[in-house]
Amino acid sequence: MIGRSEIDYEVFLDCTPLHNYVPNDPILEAMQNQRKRLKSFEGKSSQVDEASVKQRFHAHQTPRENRDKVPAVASDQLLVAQPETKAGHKGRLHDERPSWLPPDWHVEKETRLQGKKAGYLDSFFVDPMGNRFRSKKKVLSFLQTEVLPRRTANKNPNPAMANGAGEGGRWKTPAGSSSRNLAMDEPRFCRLAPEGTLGPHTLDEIE
Amino acid sequence: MIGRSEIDYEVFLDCTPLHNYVPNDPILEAMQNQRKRLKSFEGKSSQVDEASVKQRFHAHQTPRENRDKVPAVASDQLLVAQPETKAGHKGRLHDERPSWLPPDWHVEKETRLQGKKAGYLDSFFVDPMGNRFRSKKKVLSFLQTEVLPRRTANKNPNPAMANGAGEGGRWKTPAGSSSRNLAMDEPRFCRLAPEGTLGPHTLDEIE
DNA sequence: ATAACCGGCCA
DNA sequence: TGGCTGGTTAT
Repeated sequence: MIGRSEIDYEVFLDCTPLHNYVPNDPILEAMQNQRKRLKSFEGKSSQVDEASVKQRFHAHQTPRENRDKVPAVASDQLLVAQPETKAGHKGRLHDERPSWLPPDWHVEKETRLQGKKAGYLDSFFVDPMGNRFRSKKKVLSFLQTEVLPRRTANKNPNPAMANGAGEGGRWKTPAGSSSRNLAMDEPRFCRLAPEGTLGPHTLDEIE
Repeated sequence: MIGRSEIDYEVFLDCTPLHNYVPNDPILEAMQNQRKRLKSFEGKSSQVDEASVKQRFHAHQTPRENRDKVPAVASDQLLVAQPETKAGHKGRLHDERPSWLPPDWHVEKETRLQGKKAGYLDSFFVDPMGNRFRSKKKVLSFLQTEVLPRRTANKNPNPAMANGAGEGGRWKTPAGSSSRNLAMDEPRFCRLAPEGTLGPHTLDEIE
């Protein structure tokens, strides 16, 4: 098997000038950085701990949620103390239903299909009346004031879309909202499938 | 020598149309950007704190080594209190071109003028095609996968493929698949692969 | 204590 | 949709 582990990082480090970076190998880069750092300490050995570099690198690449869990399968190769990462971002809305959301609201998630942020998840919050809010801020504002921002005003007088079963709907073209020239023939967003049907990929894989 | 301090920023701001960008002066640019932003607020005066902008800019431009030492020679022209940075910070990369950046890319830096992080420098990395990346991570990811969220190029005939769910994680793009539309006249970044060992490898290969 | 990253919000 | 912002984590 041709695995990354077969790379002789020490040799690479000695043969590769720092400016001659090999961008495809982040581990190598990390080791070079560590070496740079170590150079400032005199008397200390410049030994680069490849294992720890590797481990840290992989820890970084692992989604935070997984990092907090059981060490990955390959950990026996690493054999370093687990770095004890702290809890994840507080502000994340992706994984769970926000606690501040009233019980009769629901969350819609859309994946951006185009642009620099393609693959990005946008969350929307929909109240029982079918009003759609783009952000927590708007929701809270609305809950306090009971005043609909003009933009958010109920575009969807049809109550059928608003109920919970509405989740079955797959494609939703933004309700003729935009004044700009939208291509009408293809949807802008792809609504994520309901949770069970999401398939092999977790949400975290989408950035 | 024509020092930067000789520029009358206020005059420039008043005389220079916004579209008439003067690339040699980052301060001016920053102020123009801020002015643009401020235009959205009616009634608010467009006050731009030139002194603080200058100071923050110069603080950033000064190499760290010098910052920690005695105020530089030209500091009498600036007449601002020295920012008093502490010693021993390692990670400053702003002043140099990152070694991991392919040669035909370039770096753009923007100074934040608003908010808590005002004065902060954001770095963006721009590839030869003009695509802008927010972070090194994204750049490396792109270099590995050669998958770019594109808006201009092919209105994807198959939108389903562009969906994040169908594609999988960014770091998981299969090895040398080199799937589609690599055939630009412009060579993508070529890895300086020593002994051409591996194609791009997935992270899981380490086990 | 800075820098990088990136989710979220808004224009 | 993209840019800006700021919380959070990494260094």
